[in-house]
Amino acid sequence: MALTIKVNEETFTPRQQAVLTAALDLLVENGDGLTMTAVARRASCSKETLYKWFGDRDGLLTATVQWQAAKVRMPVVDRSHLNAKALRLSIEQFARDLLTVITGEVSITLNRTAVTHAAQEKDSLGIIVLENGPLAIRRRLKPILEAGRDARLLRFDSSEDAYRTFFGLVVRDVQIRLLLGDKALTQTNVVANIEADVKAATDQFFALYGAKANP
Amino acid sequence: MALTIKVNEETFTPRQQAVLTAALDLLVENGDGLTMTAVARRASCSKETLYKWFGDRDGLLTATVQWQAAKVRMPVVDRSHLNAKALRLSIEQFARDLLTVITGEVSITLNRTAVTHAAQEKDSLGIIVLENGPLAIRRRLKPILEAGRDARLLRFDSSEDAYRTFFGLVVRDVQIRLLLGDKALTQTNVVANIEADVKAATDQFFALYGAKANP
DNA sequence: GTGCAGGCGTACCGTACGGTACGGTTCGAT
DNA sequence: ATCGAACCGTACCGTACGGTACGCCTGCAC
Repeated sequence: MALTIKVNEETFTPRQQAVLTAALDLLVENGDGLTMTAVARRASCSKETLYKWFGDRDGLLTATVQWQAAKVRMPVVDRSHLNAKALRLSIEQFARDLLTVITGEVSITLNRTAVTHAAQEKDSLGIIVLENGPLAIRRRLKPILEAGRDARLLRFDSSEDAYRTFFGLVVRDVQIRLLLGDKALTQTNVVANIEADVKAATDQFFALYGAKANP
Repeated sequence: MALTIKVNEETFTPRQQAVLTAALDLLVENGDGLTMTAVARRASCSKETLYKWFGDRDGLLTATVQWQAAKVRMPVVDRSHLNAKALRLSIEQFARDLLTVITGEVSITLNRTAVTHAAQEKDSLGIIVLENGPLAIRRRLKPILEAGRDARLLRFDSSEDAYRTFFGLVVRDVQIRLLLGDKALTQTNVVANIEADVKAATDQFFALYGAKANP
C-alpha cells in the first residue's frame, strides 16, 4: 500500500544541504521568523539561487522539513528471538526513542512549523511531520506488537488501538505542553525523567496488554 | 496557591465582545490570517478603536484567546456521594469533556494560534490555553481522584501522575494529529467514536488505578 | 585565451499589513 | 441648541518581506 506522501530520497547536493541546514538553524533559533534574505545570508548564497532550487518560500520550507524529518531515524529493534525480556526491552526502546525525539528542539521546531502551516489551509508539512514522526514509530512498532501477540506475550484485538494507547501512555501531555511553550517543562527537566517515564509507561502498557492482564 | 496567570474576569463590553467574536471567527475561518483591517471590517468598527481598546495586534489576539478560552467551562461533577458507580461516571464525564473540547474547531484554532505564537518567543497565549484547557481539567479532576483514593476506590501514589496518565489514555495521538491537519482524522470521524473511546480510556484507567488493580 | 554556465551580492519592485491621522457622524449630558 | 466624547470610515505612512533583475566573479571546456 503506497503512502500518501512518497518519502523521496530527494537527493540534495552538499551545497543544497548546507542551505537546508542554515534554514533549519534559523527556524530553531528565530522560531517562525524564517525569511529568504536571512537564509541566503546565513548560507552565503543568493536569493536567486534559493528560488532557482526551491521554487518559492514554501518549497524551501517543505524541503527543509522533509529533509530534516527524514533524518530522524530510530534504531531498529532486533525482532529475531522474542522472549518476554526482549519484548519488554523493545517496547522500552520505542518509548525512549519516542520521548527523546519529541522533546528535542528540532522536533519541537518542526512540529510548530507544521502546525503553523496547517493553520493556513496547508497540510503538506503536517503530513510530512506525521509521516516521519508518530507514523514512522507506528510502522516499526506494530510488527513487534503483533509478533508479541503471536508469541502469546501480548493480548489485544486491534494493534492500532494498542499502538495508540502506547503513544498516549508515553507522550501524555508532554508534547502539547512543549509546543505551547510551557516553561514549567524545561527540556532538561523532561530529559532527566525520561528513564523513569519510560519504565512507568512500559509497566502500564504491559499491565494493560500483557498476556497476564485482564482482557 | 496563586496561579501564574490570573484568570481575569476582564469584563468586556458587549460591543467589545462582538469585536472579539469577529476576531475569533476570522481565526477559525482564515486560520492565522488575522489582520487588523479584516477584524475592523468584520466587526464594523474602525482600526483606531481596535488600537484604542487592545493596544496592538498582540493585545487583540491575547484578549480573543483569553476571552474565548475562559468560556470553555466543563460541567462540574457531583462529588457528594462517591460510590464506585458515581466515580466511574465522573471519570467518564471528564474523558468525554476533554475529548469533546480538544476536537472542537475553536479549540484547534486556539491551540494552533498559541503554538504559532510560542514559535516566536511569546508564550503568553500558550500559558492561557494550557491554563484553561488541560490544567483546568486537572484542577477539577484531581480532587475527584483523591476522593476516590480516600474511599479506597482508587490506588496511586501521585495524583499528578494519575492525572497525566488519564490525559494520555484519553487524548492519545488525537490532538497532535488534529493540530497537524491530518485529513484521515476528520472531526466527524472522531466525534462518532468519542463514546467508544471514552469507555475504552476509562476501562484502561481503572485497570491501572482501580483498587483491584496491581499496584 | 575565449566562451559560457553557475552562482554570489546587491539593488530594486510590488504588495501586504501594522499602525496613525483626520474628517464626519451619532448621541448623551447640560 | 450646544458641546464633547466616542466611534466609524478611509486615507495615509513606513516597513518588512517575497520575488525579480542584473552586474560581476569563478571555474571549467575547448
